[in-house]
Amino acid sequence: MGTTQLETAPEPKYWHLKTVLSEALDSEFAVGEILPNERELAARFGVARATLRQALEQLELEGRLQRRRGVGTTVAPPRVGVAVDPARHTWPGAPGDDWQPVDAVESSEVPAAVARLLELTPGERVHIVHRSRVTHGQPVAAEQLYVPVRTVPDAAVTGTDAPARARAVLRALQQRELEGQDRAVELGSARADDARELDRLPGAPVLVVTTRYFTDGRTAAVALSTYRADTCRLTFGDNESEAGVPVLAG
Amino acid sequence: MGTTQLETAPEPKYWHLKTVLSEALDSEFAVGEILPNERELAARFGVARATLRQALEQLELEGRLQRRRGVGTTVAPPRVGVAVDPARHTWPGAPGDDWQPVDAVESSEVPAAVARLLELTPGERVHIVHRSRVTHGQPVAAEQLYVPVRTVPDAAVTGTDAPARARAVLRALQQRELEGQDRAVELGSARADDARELDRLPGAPVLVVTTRYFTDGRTAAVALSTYRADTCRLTFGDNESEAGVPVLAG
DNA sequence: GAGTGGTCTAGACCACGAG
DNA sequence: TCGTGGTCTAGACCACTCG
Repeated sequence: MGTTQLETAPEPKYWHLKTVLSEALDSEFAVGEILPNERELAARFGVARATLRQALEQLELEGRLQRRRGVGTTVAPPRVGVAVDPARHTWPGAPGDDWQPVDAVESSEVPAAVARLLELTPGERVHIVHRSRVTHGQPVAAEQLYVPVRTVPDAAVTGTDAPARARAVLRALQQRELEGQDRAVELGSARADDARELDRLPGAPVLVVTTRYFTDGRTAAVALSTYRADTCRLTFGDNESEAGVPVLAG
Repeated sequence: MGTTQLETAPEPKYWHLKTVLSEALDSEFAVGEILPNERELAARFGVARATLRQALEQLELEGRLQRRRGVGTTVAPPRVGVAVDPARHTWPGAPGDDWQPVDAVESSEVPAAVARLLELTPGERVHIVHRSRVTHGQPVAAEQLYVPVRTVPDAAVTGTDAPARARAVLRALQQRELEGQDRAVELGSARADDARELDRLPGAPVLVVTTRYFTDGRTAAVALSTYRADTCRLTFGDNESEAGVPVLAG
């Protein structure tokens, strides 16, 4: 028996919903405006709340919406262009970069991937400098910078409070010659602590930028920078002046 | 009846599940190995299938798993490093780039964001060159390259079959002087056609790279390259030799 | 045809933010 | 306290792949 194909599209409901909502966002809503709540939207479109949420999740992933527990769903502003390549061949913490030193600790517990990049011997100690990046008043990224003690000795780290210690490590770095950098970008999900700092829930999608800094032919430091994927567009440019215009993805 | 609160953390179940699975993947599974199916995994962990799926989705987002309808869930290989900056200051299609020309059409229907970048007048026509990128036998990216007819006149496009037309546009581009490039990376979700080409479902997470090519002080072409976010790590480097070692995100 | 992941439903309760 | 989004359940059916 033919399944009475009432020429329904093989298109999933949530996909169609997403399209409809996306067009509504373009034409009927202003940035910052608050949408009806999920239960009402689901009723209005005649779908289960879970299905509606699947559409909202995609739109949030694309940076069109912003959802906050206890508050509601709002129309997101265009993504912010964030320069990841501000000035080539400078150490982190060089004058004029957009990062704020938060803390620095010494530890030998390092993610396996970082240990590999730094070619650490087991138990070798590193400074972990924690920095955060704020643009337009919003936190956009959190960073862990791993600097082996072999690169910057303990003695150089003399600060009393947390940010001072961080600045001390960065200052010590500046005095070495930087031979080059290396970057990679990949999709990840926010660790609990980064999520808190970025004002997101754990597991939120993030763009992870891995930067390697080279000195004396080997890796002197590695930075793991975690950017909010919903609000950020990472820019790499010859043309440092132009931030670029937002591009809608999806 | 109290659900026998066995001192459970305020941590969501799917989050805990993800951690447990992640560790199991590290220790008990080999790349390519197939996991038990979702219904069995859910039963084994004593959760609903939807909850289990939430954990699997995150692991897939992080590139740890690969799921295919009708087949199963397998352990994914480490992400492939894909050079996005292979040689600076070259036009697309320069000798040695990893893209394969697929087709070229002429059209005046262009995404609004692209029209803005190219400063197109309404109705202005462009060549849309479609290319695809394959690494290790797997499709990793699809690209639409938008070249205004003002940059490359129709007369230059003389091919008979589709790839030849694409190559003709690229060849015409090479003959202009390239003043600079500009790149941005953001998270998006795959359009239906790109998804098909990348062997993913529509809406799959992708990294969208927007490249602007400058000539005569203005934008001569714009490329929108869509990379599979689950399998790719985009690399930008001074050091073109080293592809970089995989970094686990999450 | 059997088995897989993908979609969808109709509920329930929880965690958080704001008044 | 109330309303929001976040989590979770226990089902059902569909679309796809493969033997």
